[in-house]
Amino acid sequence: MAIKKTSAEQILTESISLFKRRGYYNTSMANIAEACGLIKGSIYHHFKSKDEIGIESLKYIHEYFVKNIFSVAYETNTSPKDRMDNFVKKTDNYFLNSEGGCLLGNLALEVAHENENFKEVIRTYFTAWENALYEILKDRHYSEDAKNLAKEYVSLTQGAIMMMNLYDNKDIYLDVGKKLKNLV
Amino acid sequence: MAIKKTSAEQILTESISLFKRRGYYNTSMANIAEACGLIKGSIYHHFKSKDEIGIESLKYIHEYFVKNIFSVAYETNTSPKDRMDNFVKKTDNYFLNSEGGCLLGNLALEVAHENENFKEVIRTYFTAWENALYEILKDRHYSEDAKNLAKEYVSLTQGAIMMMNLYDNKDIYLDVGKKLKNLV
DNA sequence: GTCTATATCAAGATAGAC
DNA sequence: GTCTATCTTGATATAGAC
Repeated sequence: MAIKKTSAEQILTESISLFKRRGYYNTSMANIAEACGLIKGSIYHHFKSKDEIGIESLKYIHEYFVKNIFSVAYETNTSPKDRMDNFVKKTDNYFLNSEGGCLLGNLALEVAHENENFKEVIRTYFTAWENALYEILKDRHYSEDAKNLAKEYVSLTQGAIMMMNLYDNKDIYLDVGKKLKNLV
Repeated sequence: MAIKKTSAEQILTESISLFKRRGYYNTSMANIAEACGLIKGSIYHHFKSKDEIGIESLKYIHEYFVKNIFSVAYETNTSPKDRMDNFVKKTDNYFLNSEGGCLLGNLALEVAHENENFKEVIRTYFTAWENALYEILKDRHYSEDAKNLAKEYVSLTQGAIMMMNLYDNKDIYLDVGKKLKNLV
């Protein structure tokens, strides 16, 4: 039997799942290792510290959103309405199946306040989200209005994800998507 | 010199400040004790565990909001407009001076997912907030609409507090209050 | 690439003196 | 009510064998 090789990406996806469900500080290297079928010392072969795993986890999700979700906002040969429908559909698909909510939002509250590195990465993510929404909204709204709406809906989405998980009720979150679609 | 007595309430207010700025799991009993001018063992004279401090911190803030902020929604000899202005003014006053945002929102994301006791207390708080807003909105909106608006604005406020702290920009949060006032 | 073993430190919590 | 002292556990991280 060949020894199973664990990739850095596997470690990141397990870490992300744990960080979302248990929180960042409440997740130990041993927890991460166990989820990967390793013992904690082995993780240090792939990442030099827990903070590095945290930062790379945030970047990993950011890249996923840029590539798979935010990108649809810039498909300018498609109508704003279709782009918004697609954007909402993909966002829903992610968050309705994301046990523990939004990692970036969670760590914005848990870690960012005390850690400027985390804060910077999280800010970049939310700005990209806001810019994507603006790109869809700007054809149907004055530029200034579109910017404010984009900002507002990023906040609202994060708040709604919080409430969805707290009350175990997807409707709170789904209503945000409905309202977004009515804007174009 | 008499020995300084530390009250349970002092310990709670110091804990709340630390939990908001550093997070719950990242705040130790030693951190709390130091903020109170004690050593960690002494805290156990007042509270039997860290979790008890967490729960009591949440309840402490909940009671503050019920008594000082949510209450204005039920002053039915005042007009809805004046009640909303007052409600927003008091909420602003709290959160604009609350380093670290909203403890209940923070712990909703950090702890509640794994701890049903925390979840229950936090849910009660957000439901009370929602009910207060509903009480102001119901005179100017159909009952169902007022309920949905109340829910939506609780989510939006929490998201906006997150963004305010992340971007160090109060405008994101202040816009929520402005929009709330336009609803009555 | 993963393991065993270990170093170092800090966590939550308790006992008992003052 | 606070202290010193200590217990036990678990945290991050490293060294070196396989």
